[in-house]
Amino acid sequence: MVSFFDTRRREIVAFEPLVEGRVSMYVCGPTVYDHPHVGHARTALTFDMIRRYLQWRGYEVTFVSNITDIDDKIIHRASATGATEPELAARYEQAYVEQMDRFGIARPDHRPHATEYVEEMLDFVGDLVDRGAAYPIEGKGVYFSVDAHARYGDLIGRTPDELREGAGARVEVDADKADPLDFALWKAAKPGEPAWDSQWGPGRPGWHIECVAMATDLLGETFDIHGGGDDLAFPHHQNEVAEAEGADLGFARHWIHGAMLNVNGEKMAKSMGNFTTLSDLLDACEPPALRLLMLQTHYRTVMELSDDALAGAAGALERLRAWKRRAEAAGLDQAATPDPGATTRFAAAMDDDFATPAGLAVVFDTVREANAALDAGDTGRAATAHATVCDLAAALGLALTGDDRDGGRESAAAIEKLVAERDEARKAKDYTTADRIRDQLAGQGIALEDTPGGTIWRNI
RNA sequence: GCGCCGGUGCCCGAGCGGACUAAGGGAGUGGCCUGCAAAGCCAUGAUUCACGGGUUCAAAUCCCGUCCGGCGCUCCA
Repeated sequence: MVSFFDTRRREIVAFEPLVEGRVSMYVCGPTVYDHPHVGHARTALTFDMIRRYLQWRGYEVTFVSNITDIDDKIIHRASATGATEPELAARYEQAYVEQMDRFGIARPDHRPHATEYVEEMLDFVGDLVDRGAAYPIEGKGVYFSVDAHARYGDLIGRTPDELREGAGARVEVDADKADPLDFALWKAAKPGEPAWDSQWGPGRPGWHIECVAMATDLLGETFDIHGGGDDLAFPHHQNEVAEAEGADLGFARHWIHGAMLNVNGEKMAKSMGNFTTLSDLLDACEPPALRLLMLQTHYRTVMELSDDALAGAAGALERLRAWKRRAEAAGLDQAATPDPGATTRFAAAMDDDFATPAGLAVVFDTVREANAALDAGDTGRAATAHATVCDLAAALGLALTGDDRDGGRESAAAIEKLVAERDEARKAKDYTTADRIRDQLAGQGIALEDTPGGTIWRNI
């Protein structure tokens, strides 16, 4: 049975979906005010991995991930660059979608935009006001009253009093609020800002209400899993809980948070000069290598991104691909079925809080067994191992087909011709010619591997 | 300042009281295979898990303290 760490319960829980065989998930997407960075990729990967695993496990998954396309940051950025807010948001949303596609993140079943849900949000705010869980402040907007939510803070294991002590430690508290913990549901617009009409005057929705409106609209008042980056647990997710429960919605049954990522030992931030856009990183490495690197770290552990780590993952990916090439050259039985023992070990690892490092270990153990089997001429065992590797790699979303970079080198036909010439030379024991051809290809970034099934070439 | 989470071999990174003789990957070294390579296989690699105490028959795993890093209390994936 699938089990995972539920942030709110603060323990590993056995997962039973609301509806047998089906899972509903909502994952907070980005606020589109800048290019997506590597951190976005890690969080997206975490939930992509969970989604794919649940599917592999036989669940039908409905996956929703939003785009926050109206927010203070977008407003500030737009005014700084001269673009309108919708233009800016559209531009960066496109960048986000492109890079996630490139990274191999499956698209969500629904990708709602906050600006499409303003009506629903206003209804929601009105409902909270009617229930006495929220109050307007003239000229500022509408605020949620944390008093109405006794469990406030439970998502990060703190009490309201503890949180009040900390409030104001780093930012000045608005004196108009009834409680320093109260937060905006609706923000009154300042002159020149984008605004929607409401009974409290022109304004825009608060961040937290957006996700509540979109999630419950698409998944229902109660759904299985709400995910997001660890940094969103407080205040964003906590405030979502307060709002939803303030309106008597069941809301998320489970909360999952993905850990952050450091670059070369430091938090990634523009101020530290180590801000790495996903686009730049994906230019510099192969997407599956980055995926493999991330899967080698448990999703709840802060991970390290460094050139060394990336190079290591590239090597690991190459090991997997080398097996795939070898298996194809050997013409192994494509109809073989995966080894139940390995599959069971993989599932046991993944069922335990999505332990991808342990799951990957099963994959690599299987590759070793596959190679050994082929070395020993046991094609039956090799075919079974191969089917296992393919099945598990697919479950993890790892693409093992060779990279198809094509830039500036000879066409495949020309390469094959040279390889054939070299094979002739080798047959004639003319190793000088054979080695000359191999060196020539190496100069073009082509490496050769001689196998019993023939010579294989690949990009290096 | 307050709270939470970490510090494991050359690097990344699992493990979180007893089959740890510390998974897996990368890099290194030796061997086998190969015309030579590449790929692969085998072997090798931390007597030790930041440091100092403590609990226990037993600790990388639990407790206390110190140092270091991250996150949250502010917008953040």
